[in-house]
Amino acid sequence: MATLKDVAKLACVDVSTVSRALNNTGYVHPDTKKRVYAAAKELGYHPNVMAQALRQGKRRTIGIIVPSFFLSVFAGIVTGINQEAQRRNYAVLLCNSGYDSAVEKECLNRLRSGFIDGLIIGPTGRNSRLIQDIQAAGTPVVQVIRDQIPRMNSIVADYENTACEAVKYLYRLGSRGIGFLGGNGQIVPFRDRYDGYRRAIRELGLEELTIPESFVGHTFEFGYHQTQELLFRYPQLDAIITSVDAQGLGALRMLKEQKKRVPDEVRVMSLTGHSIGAMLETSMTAMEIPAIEMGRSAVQMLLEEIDAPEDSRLTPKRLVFTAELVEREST
Amino acid sequence: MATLKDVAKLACVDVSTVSRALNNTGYVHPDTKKRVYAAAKELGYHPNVMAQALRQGKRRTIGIIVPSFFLSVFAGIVTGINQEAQRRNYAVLLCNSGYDSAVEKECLNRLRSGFIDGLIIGPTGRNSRLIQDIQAAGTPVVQVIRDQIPRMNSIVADYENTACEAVKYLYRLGSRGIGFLGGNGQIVPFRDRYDGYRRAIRELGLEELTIPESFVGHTFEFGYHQTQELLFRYPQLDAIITSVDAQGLGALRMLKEQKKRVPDEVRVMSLTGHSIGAMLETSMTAMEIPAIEMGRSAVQMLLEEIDAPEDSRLTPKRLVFTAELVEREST
DNA sequence: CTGAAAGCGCTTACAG
DNA sequence: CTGAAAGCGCTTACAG
Repeated sequence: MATLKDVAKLACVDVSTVSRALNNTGYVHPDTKKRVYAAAKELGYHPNVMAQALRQGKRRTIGIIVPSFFLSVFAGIVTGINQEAQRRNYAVLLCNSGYDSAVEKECLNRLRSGFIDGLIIGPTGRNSRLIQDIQAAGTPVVQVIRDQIPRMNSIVADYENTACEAVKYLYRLGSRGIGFLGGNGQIVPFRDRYDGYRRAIRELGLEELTIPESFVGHTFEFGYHQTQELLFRYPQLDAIITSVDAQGLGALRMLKEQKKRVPDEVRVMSLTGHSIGAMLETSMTAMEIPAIEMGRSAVQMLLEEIDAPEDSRLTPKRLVFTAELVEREST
Repeated sequence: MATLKDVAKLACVDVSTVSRALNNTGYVHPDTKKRVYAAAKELGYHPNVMAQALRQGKRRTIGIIVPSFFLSVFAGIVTGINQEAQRRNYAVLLCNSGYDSAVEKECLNRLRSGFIDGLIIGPTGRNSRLIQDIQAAGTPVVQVIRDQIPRMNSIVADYENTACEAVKYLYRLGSRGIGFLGGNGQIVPFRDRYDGYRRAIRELGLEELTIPESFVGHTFEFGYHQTQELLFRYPQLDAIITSVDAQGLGALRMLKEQKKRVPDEVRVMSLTGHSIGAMLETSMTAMEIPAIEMGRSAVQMLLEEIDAPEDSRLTPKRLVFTAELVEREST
C-alpha cells in the first residue's frame, strides 16, 4: 500500500508537506496542494490508521462488550451504537461476552491494551473492579442497560417504575393473580424490576406470585419452564409479567401447550420490549425500550467524555430512558 | 499507561531485553527475565497493540461487515466469528451495513486503511469492485452466506438443493399448491433458492405460485404482505416456503389474521432456520443452517489465507454447508 | 509557504 | 546473554 513517503516522492515535496496538505493543517500553497492531491489519488493513498493512532495517542475506535445480541435488547443497542459511531467517524470493536464473566474478562484485557478511546459495556456484573481500573487508567466507560457499577456513567431505563406500571396496567384490565418472571438478582435491572413488581403488588393489596429462583436465565427456556411452575403453584394466576421478551416467548409457548387462552385466561406482557412482540402470532404487549436511541446516546455520552479534560470526568453521568407501554393482543 | 521503557527502567535493562523477555524471543538470562516480569507486573504493563501492529505489519484484527444481525442468520454468523476469533486471539471489528450499499462502502473504506488483516463480509452486492480491490491490495476476504463475487473465498449453504428438498418434503406431506416467498434476485442465495423451488415444482409437475416482485425485503413485513397476496391470487395455496425466518413469522401472522389454520389448511416453512422457529407459538419447520459453525469456519478460512504466502492465495476456496430439515408444528 | 528532525511504542537484525 | 540502532508510517513544533 502507498505511504505518505510515496506520495511525497511523486509530488516532489516533503512528507510533512503532504501531511499538512491532506489534513488541512497549516498553510500549503494551492499549487502544491493540487499536486499532492493528484499524487495521493493516483497512488490510491489511504493513511495508515495505526500509525496515526500511535502518533496522536487517539484511535477513533470505541469498544463495546455486550452479553449477547440474539433476541435481546442488546441487538438494538448495538445497532444504535454502530449508527452513531459511524456518523462520528469512529470504528467499533464489538465483543460478545455471552453472559460469561471469564470471557468478559478476556475481552476487557484485550481492549485495554491501547486499542480503544472508550468503552461501552453491558456488564455481566463480575468484573467491576477491572472495569473501574480501566476507567481509572484514563479510558472513559459508559454502562448500558445495566448500571451495575455505582458512580460510573450509565444509560438505563427506569426499570422499577416500568415494572410497577405494568402491574397497575394489568390490574386495570382486571387481573388479580399477577405472576412475575425475574432474572439474576445480582444484576441491577432485574433487581429493580422485581422491586417495582413488589411495590405495586403491595400497593394494590395483591399476593406476590413468583418462583424462588434456583437457576435463572434471561431466555426462552427459562420463561417456558417457569411459566409451567407458576401455573402449577398458583391456580389463581391470570397474568404473567416477564422481565425480557425472550422469556415472554417461552411463556406464550407454555401457555399454548397447557391450552390456556391468551389473553382470556392468562395475560402476558414483557418489560423489555424490542419490537419482536409485534411479529408474533399472538402479538405481545410490552413496555418497549428505545434501544436504538439508547445505543446512540451511549456513543454521544462516551465521546463527550473522551473529548473532555480528564479532571472534568469526575461526576458520573446518568441518562434514564422511559419505557413505553405498547398494547398488543396478549393482554 | 506504562510502556516498555518504564519497565526497562524499573528492571534496569534495555527495552530490547524487555521485549525479548516478554515475548519469549531470543535468550534472556532467567534472573533478568524474572526481574522483567516482576517489573511488568508491578507497573501493570500491557503492550500497546497499535505500536506492535505498526512495527510488525500485523494487527491481529479481522473486520466483519454484515447486512444486519437482528432476527437474521447473521446473528449466528457473528456469534461464531466472535467465538473463533477470540480463541485465536484476534480482535473483531464489526460493521453493520444495514442492507445499504452506501453504508457498506464507507465501512469498506474505513477498514481498508491499515486496520485489519482480513475481512469477512456478507455483501450487499453493490460494491463487488471495491471488495475485489481490497483483496487485490493484499487483504484476504471471505464471503459468508452470500457468495456474491465469483472466484472469491466463500462459506455458504447449498441453497438450491435446500429449496428443492423443502418442496419435495411438503409434497410428501400432501401439499400440491406450494407458494414461495423469495428475495432480491440479485443476491445469489435468493436466486438459488428460487431456482431450486422452480426445479422441484417442475419435476413434480406442479404449478409455480409466486408473486412477481415489486419491492423485496427479507423482513417480517415482506412475509406478511406477500402472504396476503399469495392467498388472494391462489385459492389452491396449501403451503408456503419462505426464504428466511423473518418472512416466515410474517406468513404465520397473516395466516392467523386470515383465520387459516396452520398446518391443516396451509403449511409453512423457512429455508434459513436459525433457532427462532422453535420458540414460536406455532413452532415453525425450517431447513436449519449451522450459522455459528459457519461463522467459525469463516474465521478459520480467513486466518489460513492470512498466514499463507501471497502467491498461494490464487485459488479461491469454497465451503458448502448443508441445511438440515427440522420438523415442527407448522407442517 | 516548506523542509528537517524528533518521536509515538514497539521489534529485530546486528554487534559484542 | 544484552545493548545500541534502525525503522514501521505518521504528525507536529521549529526553523528558515
